[in-house]
Amino acid sequence: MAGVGKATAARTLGNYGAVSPEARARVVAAAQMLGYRPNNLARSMATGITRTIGVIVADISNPFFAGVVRGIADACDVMDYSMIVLSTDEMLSKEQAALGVLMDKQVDAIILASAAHVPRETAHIQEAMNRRIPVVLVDRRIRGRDLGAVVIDNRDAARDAVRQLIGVGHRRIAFAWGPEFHDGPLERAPLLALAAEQLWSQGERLFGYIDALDEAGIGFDPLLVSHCPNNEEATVGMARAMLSLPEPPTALLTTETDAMVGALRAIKECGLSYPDDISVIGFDDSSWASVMDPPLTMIAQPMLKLGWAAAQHALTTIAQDDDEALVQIIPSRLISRGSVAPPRASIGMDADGER
Amino acid sequence: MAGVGKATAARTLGNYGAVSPEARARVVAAAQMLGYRPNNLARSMATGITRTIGVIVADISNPFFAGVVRGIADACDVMDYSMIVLSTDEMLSKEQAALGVLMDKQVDAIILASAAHVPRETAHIQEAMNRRIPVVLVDRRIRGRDLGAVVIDNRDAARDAVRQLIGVGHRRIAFAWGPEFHDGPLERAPLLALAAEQLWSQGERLFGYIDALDEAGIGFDPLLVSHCPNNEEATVGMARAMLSLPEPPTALLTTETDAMVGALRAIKECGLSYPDDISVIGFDDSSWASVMDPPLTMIAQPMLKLGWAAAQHALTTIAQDDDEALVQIIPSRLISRGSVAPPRASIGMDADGER
DNA sequence: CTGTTAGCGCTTTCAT
DNA sequence: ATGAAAGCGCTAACAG
Repeated sequence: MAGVGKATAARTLGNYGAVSPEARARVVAAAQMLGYRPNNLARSMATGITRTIGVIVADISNPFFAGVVRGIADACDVMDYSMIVLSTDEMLSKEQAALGVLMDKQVDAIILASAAHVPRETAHIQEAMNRRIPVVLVDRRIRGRDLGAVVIDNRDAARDAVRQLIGVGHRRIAFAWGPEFHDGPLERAPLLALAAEQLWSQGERLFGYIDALDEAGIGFDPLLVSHCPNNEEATVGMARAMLSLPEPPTALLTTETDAMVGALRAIKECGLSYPDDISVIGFDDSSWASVMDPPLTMIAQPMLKLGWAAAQHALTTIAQDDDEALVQIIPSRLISRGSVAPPRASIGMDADGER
Repeated sequence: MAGVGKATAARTLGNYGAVSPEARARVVAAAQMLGYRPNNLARSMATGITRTIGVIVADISNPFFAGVVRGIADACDVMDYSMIVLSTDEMLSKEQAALGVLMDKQVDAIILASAAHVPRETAHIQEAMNRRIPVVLVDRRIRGRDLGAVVIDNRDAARDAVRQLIGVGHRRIAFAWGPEFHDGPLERAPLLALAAEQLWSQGERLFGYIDALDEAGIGFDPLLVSHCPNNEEATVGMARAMLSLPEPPTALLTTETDAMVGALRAIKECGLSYPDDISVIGFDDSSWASVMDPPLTMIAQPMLKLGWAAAQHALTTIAQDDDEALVQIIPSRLISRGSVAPPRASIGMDADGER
């Protein structure tokens, strides 16, 4: 219709090669008229580039990952990429399947919050890399596997939070995290061993907790470390159990929002209140935390930044095809609000607050 | 390598046509050895089917949309589809661009939480449909445009909530929603007109509010309807302004989480407390709402179901290529907790609850 | 059941 | 600067 050869049309429409102004004008006009839209599929097939990246997270409906994904999306938007998102529910099998899907869709790179804990669970990642698809981890590294990643310093963050607690006088500090131990409370050594085989972020947080205890010379008490089940009821039960100990904790650090919500409910159900009876700090800030009464001291993770940086990392890796497994650490921030107070020096006040 | 023709290999690998067991076995073995993976791009190019759907929402990091997207992802997972997600930040221009991207990527269908308010803003949607790409709306319809959609009954939900408030004796009920009016408070008629040109869900909620007022014979007061700005400070200011009215509201319905958070903060800053001084109900439940003290009465939207149903709708439309613009209404649920109480004026009770 | 032969819509040499 | 032609990896008719 523009009276030019197929190649010339392709050149102007595809925006490559050299075309004379007149020819270009005619082609553009014709394309306009015809409502032409390039077929990206065909282009990708010819070039081997899809301008699409794959994102695999535990659960896109989790506010943390939703934030990370938004960060990735923002970077994609700027760089003119699209994003396919898949959730694993923390299941390795789903993660493997997801990677397969992404490889089959020929994505240019993959951003992965892996459910893998240890190197032997990473064959699928290796396969993607063998196919020359850049993989960058986000939120979690994999212990013993040297992969590019964008994370926060979880150990540091947890250590800081516990220091804060210790700083105002606490010595019995509880820790509610994700990993589960079937054989009841674990002594220090086996617990550390367990942590080293768990999700990296969770393990790091335990290490940070113990670091702070150690540096303050506070003895480790197995009873003060609990698993926070996914189920709401059970989470409340976990918190109640700790609060009902003969020598209950005076402070609590939670590594997940669910654990915090469960703990708050347990505190209320036990007729206690924070921070008077127990101080609390949790991972992952939310707008709600600031309207709680009193407002919650929280460790805020820069979700958007994590995602943004991971995407940048992935996209530049595509461009320059380098193999450096560099790890980027984004700072997290402890937001002090009202849920931390000195422990009751002396036991001798009564309970209040029922509904 | 399997000693068969290209077509036979393709047939077994592509899983179509008929292949003899022996041939199939040899091909499978060879593929296995070679680590063969189908190139979906090529397949899509040949068939015109990508097994990918596009999803456009206002903001994937918003917990509501994150939930909807998860619902879509679940359906996709089952049906063996992938999902490309794009955010518009409620900007029509971004939505238009997003639709363009998806069309160029040849997605098989599009699920859209549109930022369009009125028919004249829907040309881009029409274009996608002209290209025979099924579009199904989620969360919001577009007034005056008959498109397939999966939504909740916002009007009903708001009406119910306000009825609840009226039921326990409230007559001065405030309403904090999204739309903005530059010329100060609006009388009933202009407000209704405005609502009809706003985001469908927001408009419906206002209509529901007014419905309930009307049926109880409560007069409409322009001062009790406020815009909730995106900015936290400003939202608090909005709530404070209403609380400082000569005749302040005794109850408040918020249509967004932000508005609720802002309102709660304003209530506290004004030295008031809920539900004693003011009852509150908000749209969008969250795990936090149940640990507030007292816990918040909320309208829970079934986010996963919305997404799931929208995806089902889209995928079946692909399959049968029908044009029925059917609208599916998913029930929402008012979860009564402790933030609603009779207004203090009507019964003689005294104040309590400071800290 | 199997092999042959065309494309799908684009990019990319390679001549001209 | 432009056109002709090959080919990306697959599916889809069509013969055999």
